[in-house]
Formats: sequence, structure tokens, C-alpha cells
Amino acid sequence: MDQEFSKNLRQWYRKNGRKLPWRSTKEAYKIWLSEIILQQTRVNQGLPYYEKFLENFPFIEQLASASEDQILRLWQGLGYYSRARNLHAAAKQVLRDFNGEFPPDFEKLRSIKGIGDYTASAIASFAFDLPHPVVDGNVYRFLSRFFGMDIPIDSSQGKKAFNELALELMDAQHAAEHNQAMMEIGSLVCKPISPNCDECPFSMACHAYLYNKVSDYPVKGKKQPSKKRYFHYFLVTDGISTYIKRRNEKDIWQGLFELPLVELFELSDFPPALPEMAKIHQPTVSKQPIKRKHILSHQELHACFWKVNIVKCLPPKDGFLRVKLSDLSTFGFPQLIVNYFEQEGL
DNA sequence: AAACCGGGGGA
DNA sequence: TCCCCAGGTTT
Repeated sequence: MDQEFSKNLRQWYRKNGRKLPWRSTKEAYKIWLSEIILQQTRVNQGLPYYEKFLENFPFIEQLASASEDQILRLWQGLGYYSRARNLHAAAKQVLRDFNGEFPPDFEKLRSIKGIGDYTASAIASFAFDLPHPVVDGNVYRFLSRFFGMDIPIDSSQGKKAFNELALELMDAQHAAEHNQAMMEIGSLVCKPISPNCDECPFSMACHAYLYNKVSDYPVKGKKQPSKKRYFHYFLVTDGISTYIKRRNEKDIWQGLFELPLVELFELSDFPPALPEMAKIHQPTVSKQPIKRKHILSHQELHACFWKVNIVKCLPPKDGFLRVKLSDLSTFGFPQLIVNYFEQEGL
């Protein structure tokens, strides 16, 4: 334990830290909710979702008794939808196994769906003041630069090394404030690009700063190239209803809904075979599709949206749902399709 | 250990 | 364009 380091850090934090809603509570439920939402998500992007979820589910009982579809609908647009499915499972798990209260115990927290090392440490420290160090992207970067860590942060050995380092630096008497401060200085000062070393209280002892190698840290492993995929979506409608289907495969957007889809292996400017339900009543296919490129972190999606007008939407089959156009907003869709609906005025 | 899983914003 | 974000689960 390095009390001097932590003392300086926390002093900086008390003066410069942001006031955020989840920092002004000790309720484990609210802290947990914020941590799940903020996984791989910027504060400004997650903030409205945090408010929205708390309005709909002030207590964990209400979240647990909600439908997964309702949760996915509220999560729409935030990405990494397994977080939403795990959120629901975790709420039920806490009710069943822990009587509705998050346990003040790292290993028990760690056993809850969607809670890994970081989130378990965050809840343990923020809600219960237990001395577990949080190591998120901000902390990796700050420690990596300050100590000149040459081990990749995304390797198993790297994670272990940074965890041990963060534990040594922690003042166990001030776990919550120390952890908030570690992340905050990484976020506000020790930024990925052009960090504010001039105003950093630790620059005079920072390895990367002293050797003018700030941009060399943190060291990371290789990144995988993104794959291209080609989607043709069909809005089959009689002006009143259309067809949608839930994605259940082990693939992107699991649990969300989408339009009838034909996926091709290469770019094509004309529609492939129409979906089954569009082949009746002399379908009128739009001459030109609406094209959209949608970038995920690991995939590049090229989508064509074809509008198919038919006389009447017959009852669905093959797992499709027939829904009113005016009810589309009650289902959770990927952002790619939400954007298309908006362009169509739906 | 490596692959997979979204969407947005800043430089 | 590329990088990164209050990471976790699956293979």
C-alpha cells in the first residue's frame, strides 16, 4: 500500500473530479446498473440510458420482472446487447440467490452474470468500500505510462501484472475514492491522444513523460481485421403491416428483431430472390434500394433495403411476426434498421 | 490465448 | 481512416 501516492491522487480527484449521478449513491443496484451500461461505453453515451433505466426500473425487483424484450427495447442503440440480456438474468439471479441485495463480497459478485473482474471490483469498492482495485481502460493507460509497462495490456500476463500493481497502489482505507480517482485521472488527464501532462500532478515521476514516450503506451497486441458482410433487407408491406423476425443465431444482434434478410457473400446491385411472403399478389419492388454502410468494431456491413409493396399481408410463417408499421417502435432493432425506419418515415 | 460482441465520437 | 470507450463471455 502506497499511502502517499493515493493521497495525492485523491486530493487531485476531490478538486477536479466530475460529479456523476452514480457517484452520489451507495446503492449497489444503481452502481451495478451504471457499471454494466458503461462497459466499453463513454459516459456521455451511457448517461441517458442510465436515467432511462432508473425511471423504468427504480428497484431491482422491477427490472427482474420485466420482459427481456422490454429491456432490449430500452437498450436499443447502445450496442453489445449481451449486456442487456445479462442484465436481466443478473437481476433475477440476485433476487433468487441473494434475496434481492448485491452481496458485499468480491467472489459472489463475480459469480453474477455479466460481472467480471472490473465490475466486481467497482461494486465492491464503490458500494461497500472493499479494497479491490478497479482496472479499466483508463487505469491501464495511466499505470502503463507512469510505470513504463512494456507488457501488453490485452494479454493474460498483462492483466495480472496491472491488477497486482493497482492493488499495491491502493489505500485500503479509501477504496471507493481511490478507485474513482484512478479512473478519473486516466479519463480527464492521461487521455489516449494528446494527454494533459502539463496539468498532471504525476508527470514529474511519470516514466513515459520523462522519456518522451507517452504515445508509446499502453502497449497493445494485434487487432483483427474487420470482415465485410452484405445484407439485403426487405420491407414487405401492404401499407399497414410488415414482417419481422428475431435474430437467434450466435451472431451479432442476438435477441433483437430485423426485417426479412438475405445475406450474400459479395456486393450486388440487384435484389436476390424475394423472401417467400413477398412472392404473392404481384409484388412491386422498389427500383432502387436504400443503401447504407454500418460499421461495427469488427465487421463492415453493407446493407440494401428494398421496399416490397404487396396487396395484403397474409398470416406469417417460418418464425416471422406480422406487425403493424405503427407498432415497430415497440420492438428492439439494431441501429442499422432504426436508421432505415427513420429514413422511410416510420 | 484468441475470437467475438455495437455504436459513437474525436483527431 | 483509426482509435478507444467505467469489459465480459465463449471457444
